[in-house]
Amino acid sequence: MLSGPSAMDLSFRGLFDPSLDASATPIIHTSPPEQSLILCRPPKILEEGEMTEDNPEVYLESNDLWTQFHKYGTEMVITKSGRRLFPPLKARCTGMDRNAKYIFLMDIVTADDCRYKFHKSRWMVAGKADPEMPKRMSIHPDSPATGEQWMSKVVNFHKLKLTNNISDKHGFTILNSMHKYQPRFHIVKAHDILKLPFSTFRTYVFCETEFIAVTAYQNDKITQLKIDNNPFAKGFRETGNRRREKRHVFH
Amino acid sequence: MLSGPSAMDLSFRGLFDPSLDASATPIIHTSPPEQSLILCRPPKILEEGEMTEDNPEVYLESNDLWTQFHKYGTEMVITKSGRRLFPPLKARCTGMDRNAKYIFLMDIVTADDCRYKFHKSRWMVAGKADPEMPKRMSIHPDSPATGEQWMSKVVNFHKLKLTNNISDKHGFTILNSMHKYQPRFHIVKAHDILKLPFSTFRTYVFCETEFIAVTAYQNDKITQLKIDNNPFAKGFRETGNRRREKRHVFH
DNA sequence: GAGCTTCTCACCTAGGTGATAAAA
DNA sequence: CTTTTTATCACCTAGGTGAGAAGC
Repeated sequence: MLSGPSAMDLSFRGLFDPSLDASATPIIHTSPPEQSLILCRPPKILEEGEMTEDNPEVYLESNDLWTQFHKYGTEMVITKSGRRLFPPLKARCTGMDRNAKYIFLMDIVTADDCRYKFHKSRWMVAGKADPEMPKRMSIHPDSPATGEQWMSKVVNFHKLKLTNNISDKHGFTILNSMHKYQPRFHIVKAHDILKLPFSTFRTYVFCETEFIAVTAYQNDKITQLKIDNNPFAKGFRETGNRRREKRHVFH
Repeated sequence: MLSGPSAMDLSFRGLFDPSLDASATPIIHTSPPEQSLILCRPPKILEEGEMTEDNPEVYLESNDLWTQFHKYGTEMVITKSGRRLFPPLKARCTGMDRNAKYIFLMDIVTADDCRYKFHKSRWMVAGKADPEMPKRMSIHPDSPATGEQWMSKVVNFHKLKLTNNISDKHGFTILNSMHKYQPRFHIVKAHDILKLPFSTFRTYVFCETEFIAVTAYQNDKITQLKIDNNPFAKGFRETGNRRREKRHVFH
């Protein structure tokens, strides 16, 4: 039967941590997954009846856009107040047991142990990586849900935000500027979030989502791709109505 | 132990109904609560150490504003696309067992069996009530959570929307225009949403939140209170910058 | 007419963009 | 000096308001 809650349960779940903003993605702190299945390939079109049960596969949504960024070296801005990723991290699933329950998670881990600098229009290694903050695991808020439910929609982690503020209390993912990172998806077959630490993770990695964290964009090609594709940056497009009148000079 | 999901479980929970908009408040359909505790009184200030365990009390947040509206006869606009309530339905809790888990719910039920009309600046009975759609029960999305977690914050149902569209697929609450309704809060001590239909409800009713559903405001006093207090209506305040230039005439 | 509903509008709130200047 | 970070801005997206015209 379900046992009563304990301090351990709650700190693990992180779902109701009162120090966190209610609108933030629920978070947990986990040990590394016990078992990993690494995938990095283009989506496969499924034939009718090809669906196999309990062999979950994950496809990166809009991977063509991710690939355009990856070609130049994707950069993600991190700010004190938190910044979303662009392109957004979205996944589609197949191969789940339609009736079983799964928990969908993601995290962002260091891609290597280097510090980088952008020099002469190129990213170059600039020494050993700085110490990292403990990484957070983000549970998709719809978790747990059945395979049927996960497979019927695009799984979107748009609420996840990046920050360089090591004292962040919003539950954002804390990264080091000028360091390279790799987002990952995880699927756990589990009825209950409390059972997560004792469950087997399947991990899905898409190389084209690798990025370098920056406090200001370094590569103009990346800036232009962001402006051209992010709806919130429409004001900076050539076709936009942006008035380029003289700017107010700060004190 | 936790049993596998069934069609019955899922239709009851409604949490992952794919026909519903993902951003809408999760809904369930329930039978009437087995047991009700009716409360309607001003908030009480708790002394240190006065907290008793597992005797949950609920207080209406900003009940002074609700009372201002109630004095004139609160009206809530209902539209096809869905309209929020104003003032917002917010609650504070005390007296919960800090370590036990609770589910927080609300619904809106008919206040009487009358149809109303606004005639000569007064609400008057205008016959028997029309047939009602089955009422939805809204689970607060943080459910289930511990007493500690519920008591540490204001519980807000701002995502709930009202509609007169009987074919609504967003999970909004469907009401009849010109009929009187009463919102209610419910607290259930339960670890698991699946156990809800077999659990005992405590129900909390605040008379000052009673309202008549309308498609357009009838009482100018209510309109003015909405304009003066709802931030989204700031454009209609006298102090606002609203240009009252000539209006476009629709074809 | 009179009563009620629907649609579009200007005007807001709320918050996600890169540019830019200034600070570190 | 160079490099990186921070704060503020105009400009967007997204969506919640009542007003008012039009529809029923």
